[in-house]
Amino acid sequence: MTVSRVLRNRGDVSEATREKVLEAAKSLGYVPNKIAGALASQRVNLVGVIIPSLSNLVFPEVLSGISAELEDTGLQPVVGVTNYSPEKEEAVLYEMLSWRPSGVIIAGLEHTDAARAMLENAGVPIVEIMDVDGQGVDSVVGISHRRAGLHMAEAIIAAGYRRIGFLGTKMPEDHRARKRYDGFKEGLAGAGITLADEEFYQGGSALAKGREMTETILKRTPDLDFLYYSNDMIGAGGLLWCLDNGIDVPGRIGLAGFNGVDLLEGLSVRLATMDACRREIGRKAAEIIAGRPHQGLIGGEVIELEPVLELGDTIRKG
Amino acid sequence: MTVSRVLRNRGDVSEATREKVLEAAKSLGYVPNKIAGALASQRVNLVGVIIPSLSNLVFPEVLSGISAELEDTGLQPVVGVTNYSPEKEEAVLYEMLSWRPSGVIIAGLEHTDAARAMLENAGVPIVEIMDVDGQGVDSVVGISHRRAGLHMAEAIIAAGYRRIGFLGTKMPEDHRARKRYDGFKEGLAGAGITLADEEFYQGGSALAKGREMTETILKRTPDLDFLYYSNDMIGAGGLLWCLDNGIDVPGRIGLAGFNGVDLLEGLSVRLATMDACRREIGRKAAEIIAGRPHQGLIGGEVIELEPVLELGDTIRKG
DNA sequence: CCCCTTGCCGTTATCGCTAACATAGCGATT
DNA sequence: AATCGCTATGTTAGCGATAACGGCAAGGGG
Repeated sequence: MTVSRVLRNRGDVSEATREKVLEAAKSLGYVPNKIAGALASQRVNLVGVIIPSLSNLVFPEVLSGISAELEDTGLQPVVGVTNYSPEKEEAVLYEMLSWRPSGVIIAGLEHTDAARAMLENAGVPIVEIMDVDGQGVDSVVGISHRRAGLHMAEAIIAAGYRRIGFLGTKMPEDHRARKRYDGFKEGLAGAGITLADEEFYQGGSALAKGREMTETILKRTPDLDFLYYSNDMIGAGGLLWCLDNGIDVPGRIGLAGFNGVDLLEGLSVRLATMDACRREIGRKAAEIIAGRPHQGLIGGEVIELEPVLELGDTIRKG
Repeated sequence: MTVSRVLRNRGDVSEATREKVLEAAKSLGYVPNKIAGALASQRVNLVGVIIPSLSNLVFPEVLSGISAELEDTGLQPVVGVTNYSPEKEEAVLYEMLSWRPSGVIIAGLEHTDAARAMLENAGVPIVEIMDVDGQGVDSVVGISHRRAGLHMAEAIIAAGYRRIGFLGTKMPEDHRARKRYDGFKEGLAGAGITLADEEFYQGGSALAKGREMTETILKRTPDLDFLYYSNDMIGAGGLLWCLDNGIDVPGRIGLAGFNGVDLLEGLSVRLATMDACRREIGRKAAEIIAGRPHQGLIGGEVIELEPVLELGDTIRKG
């Protein structure tokens, strides 16, 4: 028992015995067994993190924010990847909850009924991230993708573009991309405009796909004067294609992406984009999980971050 | 007890009771407690993954490979980030081992003495990844960074370049970058050549840094005819800078990076690089951990992957 | 008809730790 | 001197599962 107290820095132990214990532990190469500890104390220093993918740049960034924030709280992230499958999400969540983690951070607001029920009954803080367009189970940290799309549409129209094309991913399960798409069309509709053309892709290297799609859509609808890409990587691909083909950007045609990937800082022409606050989302989510026990166990806060429009060099200035 | 058998699909249970149990579990919203299970069975379905960073593109890719391979083995990765600090690594490792995971995947072969001792005594499969230049504790999966640098040097020399500059990161703790650097110089030395100039950076957006550094080094040493970058992102930055400034690549100057980041596929000019087999490394490492219990518990295999030189468009062809 | 196997399910004793409570020692207070 | 209040340490009883074994019925071979 005294050993337990020393190793957890809990309760009173005299300096003398503390040192003796530490020395003995070191010389024996003793590593405590958290499993037993967790079982006895009903406390687990793990945080479940459930994301759709690790290949899409965005999620490692969120994870990085989470990991940074958790760094010296004694909490550790356990990662589960769903591949955008609701069923996989449900399975992963079940698996995670069976570890009784200190909290769960999960991407998105859309879950199967079973998953939602599990989240509701988990009895630990839940933070749904990335998206605030919808009803959360507990806390929510994210941006409004609908409004992000809407604002982009407004900015594009304000800059005088009228024949607008959309290029995106073919992913029915990527609700956030869909919401941006919807918001974007809604923004156009507000000015009495409809999408002139659209093009979708799946798989492959985004930069290369961006090139291809841009070529395709411009061949099909040559009079387009703006292209809105559902993410920065395909946007950058499109931008490079335009530059290579001597197309005047943003004069002849304007371009915009989404995410604010800083990887791209350093292109000769800066792509217009909207920062999705990815690291910040991770940090805040982790902060809620880490902070909850200290503050009252209220919960249910909704933190909406504001994505900032960065005009870059690919939208005409008023 | 019967419940336990049903939920783990172990031992004989009649179909009738099985169904009754499952139904009851569902209606009660019962989620088994893995902590208790793990304590009793001495089996934990977690795999510790210790990496230096999540911001450096490379590690999420490795993690992605691990996660994919683990997908239906019932194992889950627990991620620890060290920020390239050996002390942090030691602390994270201690933390992980106290969960008695089924295995540990850890980046690099260089550890503190204490960390090495823990790895040796962990009693579970350990896989050190990314690097094979050195002595591993148990299994090792990676590439030889020394030879990667060396081969690149040979290819560059074979292509006829002679005034060669190196651009890299200022990270004493990034042993793999250092090994490439050493191997590269060794390769040059084999042809009686020494580095004409070098430039290091830290922090910031790699693409932008690549531009800056390229400008700096070429201003300082204008007669350089080749630039070897320690990673693809700064390489791409350099490439873009050269293109923007009308420098003939690969005629006037040749360029090469390292990693084979497929993000960059889609640049109008393909940067010469060497694929570091990142996903593959993750997969193989996870495979070893997942497979070990089934095969004999031998261990100690060393899997050296061969990075493939991709000449791209930035090295003159013989 | 007996014994042994097989299928199914229950009992008991851990697993290694911590919560909660008990105890001992000692100076200060009344 | 008895009481109190600390601090420092020890005791006991779980935490919720599983391993290992035990028991009982049904079936099958001799």
